[in-house]
Amino acid sequence: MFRRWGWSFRDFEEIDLFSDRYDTNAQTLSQAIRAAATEEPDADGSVLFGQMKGTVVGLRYYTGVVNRGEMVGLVRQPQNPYDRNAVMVANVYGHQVGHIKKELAAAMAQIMDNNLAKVEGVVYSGTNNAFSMPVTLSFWGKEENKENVTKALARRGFRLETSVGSGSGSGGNFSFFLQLKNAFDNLFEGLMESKDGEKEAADAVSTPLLPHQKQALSWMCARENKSSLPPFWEKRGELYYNSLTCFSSKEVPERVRGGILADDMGLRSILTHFSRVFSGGDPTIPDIPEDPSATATLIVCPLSVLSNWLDQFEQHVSVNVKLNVYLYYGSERNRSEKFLSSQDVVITTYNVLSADFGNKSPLHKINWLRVVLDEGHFIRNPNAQMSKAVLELKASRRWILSGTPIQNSVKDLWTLLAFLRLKPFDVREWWNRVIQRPVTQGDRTGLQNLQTLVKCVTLRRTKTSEVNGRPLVVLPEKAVFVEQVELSPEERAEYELANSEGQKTIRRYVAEGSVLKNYADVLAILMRLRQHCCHPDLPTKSSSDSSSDATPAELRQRLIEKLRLVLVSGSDEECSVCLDSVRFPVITHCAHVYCRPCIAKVISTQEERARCPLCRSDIRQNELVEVPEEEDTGGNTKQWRTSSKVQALMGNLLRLRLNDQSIKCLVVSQFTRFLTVLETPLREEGFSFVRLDGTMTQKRRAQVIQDFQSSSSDGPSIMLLSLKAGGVGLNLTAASHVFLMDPAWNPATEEQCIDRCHRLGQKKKVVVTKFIVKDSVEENMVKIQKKKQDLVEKAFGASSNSKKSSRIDDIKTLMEITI
DNA sequence: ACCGCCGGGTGCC
DNA sequence: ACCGCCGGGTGCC
Repeated sequence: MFRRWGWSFRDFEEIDLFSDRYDTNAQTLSQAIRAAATEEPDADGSVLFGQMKGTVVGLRYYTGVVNRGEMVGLVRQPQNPYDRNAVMVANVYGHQVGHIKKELAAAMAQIMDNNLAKVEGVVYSGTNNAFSMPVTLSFWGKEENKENVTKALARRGFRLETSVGSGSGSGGNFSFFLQLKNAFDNLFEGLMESKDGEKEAADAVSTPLLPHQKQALSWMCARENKSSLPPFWEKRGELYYNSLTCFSSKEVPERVRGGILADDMGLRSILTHFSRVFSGGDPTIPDIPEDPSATATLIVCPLSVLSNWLDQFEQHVSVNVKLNVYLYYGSERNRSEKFLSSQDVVITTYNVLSADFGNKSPLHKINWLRVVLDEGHFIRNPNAQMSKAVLELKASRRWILSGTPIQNSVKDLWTLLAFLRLKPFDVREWWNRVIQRPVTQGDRTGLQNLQTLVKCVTLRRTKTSEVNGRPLVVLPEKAVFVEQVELSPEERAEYELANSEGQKTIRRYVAEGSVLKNYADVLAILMRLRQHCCHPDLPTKSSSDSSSDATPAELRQRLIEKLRLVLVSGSDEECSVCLDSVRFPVITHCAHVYCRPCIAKVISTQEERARCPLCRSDIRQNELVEVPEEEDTGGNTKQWRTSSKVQALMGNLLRLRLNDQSIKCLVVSQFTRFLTVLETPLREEGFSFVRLDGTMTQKRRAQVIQDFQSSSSDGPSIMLLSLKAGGVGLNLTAASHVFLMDPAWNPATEEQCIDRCHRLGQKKKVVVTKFIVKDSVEENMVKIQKKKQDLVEKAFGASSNSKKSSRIDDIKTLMEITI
């Protein structure tokens, strides 16, 4: 196996919330940071220093062979007993080919061990003997290390050729970048293969299949059973040859049994049919060579859709077939391997899986017949424990369900393709060299290769897809209205007070050039303004703005408030060290949030001066601040009062009810406290409602969804939904009206939420109302939303400096500051 | 390896 | 001859 190239999570750049180029769907700062943190520095921040010829020796001692033009890996062997500078040469499959000649190895060892450059090898020409062969070495790294590397080589008598311009990142004009961006966006479009036809469900399935479901079923059967070669493999005489890496092998390359269902229509239902058909051993489908050692189907999903799976199995059960479905969840879960492998289907969550991982996990011992990853984008960060846990599962067939397979960039795909074992790209080095770097640098061929790879393993249908010119499904239309809200004079006065204070502070930061250093403050200011737009009681009492002569106690109190603000405001913060949701949150003096154990580790490994991984301010262990237990939820002892936005919503709801009693509505806000505020007038007006937010247990959540979806006449007609909880997978088709109470930073987040009801199964026309307060930060947010798409495209090739300034410009736009 | 390097054998032309 | 030259043994790191 290859030693992977190491990099540090501290290498990422500062990220903004408003226009980050990393994640067009980012809704929290941390998501953006996570996106950046997982960016491999060598993959797209790197430049080509130059190339040189080297020699691979010792061929006769090893079995690994290479073809002309084949890429080889260079792996340091510091433990080599003969030479601690040894550099091993291996082919794509990891078979050793030989070593780099020792003089050159000495120079390379110095460069590689100090992370000055990453070295890649290609064997362009053959050899005329059995002992050694030439190899072309390319040195890649950060611009600032170029001179060091060149000198280190020169010192030992090696010269880098720089004239050969193989790096194509340079000549990127703007429109070309846009073209690429579009091509990338469309990666998953047009992947319809209608030739597979439709397949009837087996007798085991009680509900009849819709045409698009039949089609998916048949595609899946083909993917599990057709024996075609994986993408870029072809047969050449007796050998199998990979045209991207030029690797060849006598053995048939392992094919991918499975794929990605990048579909937003009834994925789980299809999979339910699928596993029922195959796990139930349906006799009408004889063409599956069963692996006798393989066992059950394992389904891994986020907690939020667990109940959906259980429902699906429930719903599609035909009474005469006994299907064992086991929910591997909760502290009482049965960890017996024997028991688990005797099931037809085992369902678990990513969290349970990663908690078990490395801890005698029974799930990792079983050879599953099939593993299904639901909401596959949950594992898009390859460094996360979850992803590692998932990649270690043993299975003969592998499936990924994801409505959004690509969230922001190419690298999101790696974990997915690695899970599918799409050789050789399940090894990062080959993925980076052959796909990721070329694509990031704007290489058309790289993008085409990526498209081919994805195409081969993906079934993509959207609600607008067509088969043979006919739409797969016909959804009712959707209308979106923006309703302007005017603040009352009192609200306006309070708003303007907060606004002018905020402007003053931010102006100072802008003048000092310290906007990014004080980002948490800026966020806090914006947050307060947004809250003011919703309801005067939403903003928490502020300890006023930051006078610089604050006592340590005051400072601490302010930090606690900031932390609470961040954690309570409906943004699911993630720790940018472990890239997971924060556990045991602490806040640094520079106001960044981490898990306590994570940041403690950072501090202990950085001797002398520890620096904040996000802003590089000095941090100290004893200055980390924890949020104390919530004394009183909300602290709303005051008399309830209304707000203009509340009035606007209530007016709509009452009018609708008058018109048609049966209409159901989603009322969506980013602020859970606003949802709480809304409960009072809803009760007063006699509305029956349920509430769904991130704090609820799975059981409660499932209950609420079921209640809301039920068609009983005395059931709830309104769901109060926190934007965060309204993620993908949720099915709320009982609602036909959506009220978005406050604008999100990212329009895609709003779209996603709307799609909870505008999806397969919706019978009515969907009406969306967005409330925007006139002359407020909300209007400016809408401007930013519109600008955002443009910025993302520009940022595809923009320098980090221009990104920084556009971020500051955004803040100025939001605060209407002109300097 | 049809090389380079090592070290022993050898020694006018 | 404390050299050169020859030819056999040998060989990744």
